[in-house]
Formats: sequence, structure tokens, C-alpha cells
Amino acid sequence: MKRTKIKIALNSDSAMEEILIKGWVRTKRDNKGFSFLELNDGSSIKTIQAIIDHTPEIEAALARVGTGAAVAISGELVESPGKGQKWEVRGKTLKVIGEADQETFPLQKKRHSDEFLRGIAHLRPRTNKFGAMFRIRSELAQAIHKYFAEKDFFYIHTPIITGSDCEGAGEMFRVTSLEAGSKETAENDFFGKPSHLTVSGQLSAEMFSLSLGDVYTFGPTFRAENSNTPRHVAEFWMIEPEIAFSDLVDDMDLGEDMIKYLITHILDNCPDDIELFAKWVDKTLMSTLEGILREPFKRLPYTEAIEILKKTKKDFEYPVEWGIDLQTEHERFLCEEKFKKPVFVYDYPKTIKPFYMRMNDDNKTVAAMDCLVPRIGEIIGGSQREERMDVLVARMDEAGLNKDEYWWYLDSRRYGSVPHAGFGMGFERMLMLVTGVANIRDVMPFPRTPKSLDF
RNA sequence: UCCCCAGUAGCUCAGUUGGCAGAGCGGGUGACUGUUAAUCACUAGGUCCGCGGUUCAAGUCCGUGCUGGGGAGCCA
Repeated sequence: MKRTKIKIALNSDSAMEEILIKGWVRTKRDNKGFSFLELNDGSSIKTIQAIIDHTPEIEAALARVGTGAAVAISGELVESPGKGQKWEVRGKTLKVIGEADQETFPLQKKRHSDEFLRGIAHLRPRTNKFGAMFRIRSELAQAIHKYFAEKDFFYIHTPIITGSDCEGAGEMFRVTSLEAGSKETAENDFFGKPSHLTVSGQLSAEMFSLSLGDVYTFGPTFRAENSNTPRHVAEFWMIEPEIAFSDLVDDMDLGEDMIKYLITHILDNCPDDIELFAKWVDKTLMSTLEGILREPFKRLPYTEAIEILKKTKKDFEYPVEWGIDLQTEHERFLCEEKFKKPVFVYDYPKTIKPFYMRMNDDNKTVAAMDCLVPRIGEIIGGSQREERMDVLVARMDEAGLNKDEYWWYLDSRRYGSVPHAGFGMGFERMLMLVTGVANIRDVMPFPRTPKSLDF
């Protein structure tokens, strides 16, 4: 007989004379003459209760079963006479697939701290919370592809290994095939030049936007920053759409529409898993998400943001002046206190933004935009790209970049250049927004952070 | 990388002016004919993060290192 997934069994319309379920025991309750087992197989957050009468064989099997053990139970699916569940399995046979030593199995029938579970990241998906998390993570990834497919975007696989060592988005990890301690120079390394893990697929994506129109990348990204915060990791996933014949307003429209689509999709498709987070992790989750869906995001030019910050009576640790980059305290004030909703801040001073962002007519600001959301901060960072060859070259010279390294990038402006824009969205930060989880290490299977590379 | 806090049983934590190491939960054993993180009784369980120092005596005080957490910077 084929096993029935627990999710399917629990959704059954009718009783079943024969059923086989397999899963991990969450709890065993013994009575005189019979026992209850609750099984979870990961197909949903719910467990199915099995009741099984004691026989010598069953008792021998039960002696080897505790929390965490993997078992198979065959029997019939019947209406439960007990409270709390519609269906239960009346077991006839019990087979132990994999034992779990109760003296050493670290997961107990109680809540564990997030810190403890991080130390056993290989087992934490067996808990309700992390099982729910990783089902939602899967669904969110699928929703991203669905969203772009519906809008006729093309999915581009940009390279993980990059040869340009100055993409300007942070410290990079070196890639080499040389032995550790080797005195060989980069010319004798695998690629014959320095190579690194990508910090962004943007420059590559731009090339395909200027060919296929609307494109996106969705893949791993690496930053060798020594960041120790609940919002940063060394390896994370980023979504980077790039849209041709488009400006900064189109870019913000896309970002806002996408955030709303993804939230709606998760609320519609993961109600049981989201409920756990709304109940145990963030009591304000539902009102926060519904609030984001309800209204248009605030769109605020940087210059106006500075004026608002200067006018407010709040005592900021960092003084506000036109030309500074917004500090976390400023961003939080704008989206959590002043507007109480997601805020796009746009048209930043050119001095604090990279060379590829499009120069505005004031010659002081560039067409950049950051989307700030409550609690998480920057979830999207993007810009309209500089499509004018002469302006772009001047900006590269200002930044002291070697134009020879970017010959292919400049070619895209030399031949058939068009206005285009794009942004990067942190996939994990989106997951934090959707679930209310406060630490990015708890939305990833095996997070990579400074001084931490277990599993 | 900087600032702050923490590290005691498997987990969560208490531990007084420096004086014999504690609780709840979990585990084990037993009881119980419908339980829901079952209940009840009994029971085992410790490198007090590592190293060095002060002291008759250190979980407790001092120094240092490691690890974890929070805040900041960097950003997504």
C-alpha cells in the first residue's frame, strides 16, 4: 500500500477502510491497553492522531518509540470520538522505521528558544515553527516566479562567479583554485585574473533587459562584510528585476505591486502556517500585512525626507543634514512613526550612490529609490540606470573606475541604449516581513554569518 | 569592526555580604480503558564556557580568550 500524506488524510471527505501513514512521532501518550501517537510528516503543520491497542507485538514496537522516532502505521481512517480533531487513524500495525534515543534527542515536547534551535539547525525543521517557516519559504520562492511569469518577465541565470572586482555593493569573497598559502599571482589562477562571488546580478541583468525587455534574476548573493545584525548574512538570496523602456516611477510601481502580490499570495496559500506566526511570533502580524495591502506606499523625495527629519522634535543620535545617508533611526522614524506604512525614499544625493544610477536634471541627485518597511528597514534598493554614454563615463571617472573592465557594460550604452530601471529585493527580508520573524538566521535553512559555518 | 548584555542539569532559568549545586520542564521506572505539551507517584542527572589570578575558601571577585544575543556601521 502507498502511504497517504497526513495533509491529505486530514482533508479526507470520508472514512477510509485502509490507510498507511508515515511520519515522525511528536508525542506518545500511553494508557493501560492502548496508546496515542501523534504523527507529523511535514506535509502540513498539522499532526494526525493514531490510536493503537496493545498486543505483545505492538507493545514491543511501542517500547522503541518516543518523540522524534519515525514510524509507519497502517489501519483505518475513522471519525475521532475525542475532541480536537475530526479524523484519526485506528492503527492495526506499527512499524518502527527509525528510532530516536530519548536520552539524547534534543527536541522536546515544549517550546525551545530560537538561539538553541540555531545550534541544531539540522533538526529544527522538525519543529512546528521551522516546518512552517520552510514551507512558507518554498511557497514564497514559487510565488516570485509566478508573479514574473504572469507579467511576461524572463528569468535570467546570471553568473555566481564574477570577474569584476568592483561592483560597489560591498566586500566580496575571493574565488580561487590555488592552494592555501600559495604565492602564485592571480594571472596564474584558474581564470587568469582575480575572481569573486557575485554581490549582485544587476550588471548582467541589465544586458538582458536591453535585449529581452523585462527580466529578473533570483539566486544566491554573497557579501563578505563583517556584519553582525539580525538583518545581515554572508550568503542570501536576492530578486533583481530589470525593466527596459522604464523610469524610476515604473520601478517603484513594480516594487510596490510585487510586495503586495507576494503578501497576498502567502496569506491565500499558507493560512495554517501563517497562523502560527501571527499567534506565537508577532501578534501584530495580520494587521501589519493587511495595512501594507490596504493603502498605496508613501513616496518621498530624499530632500523632503531631510526636511521632515529636521523639523521633527525627535532627538536623533546622528544629526540630519542634506547630503548624509539616512541612518537606521531616521528610516525607522519615517516608516514606523511618521507615515506608519512602507515608504519609498527617492532621488538621493549622487555622492552617496553608485556610478550606474541615473543623474537627475538638478545635477545633484540621482534616480535612486529605497523601499523602507516597518521593523526591517530597507527591503528594496533600486534605481533608474544611467543610459547616457557621456554621463555614465563621467560618473565612472569620478568614481575612479577602470573603464576597460566595463567595456561590455559600456557597449550596452554605445549601441541602442534605452532608459531602464531595476531593483534588488532581499528574499530573506521579504520572508521576515511576511512571517514577523525578527532574525534573518531564522528564515534560512543553514545561515552563513561571520564565525559560523556549521552544517 | 565598535558599544552593551549573557554563558550554571538535555531545555528554560534561580543561586543572598565569597562558605556543601537548586527549581520547573524534559529523560528513566511504575500506575491508569479516549488522551490532546495527558495525569499521578518514584527516580537518575553537573568540566557552573576555557585559561590565568586574588583568597583559608570562587558559580559568585579581577584579567583574558571563545561563543551567543541586542544595538551601531555596511546593505538586501
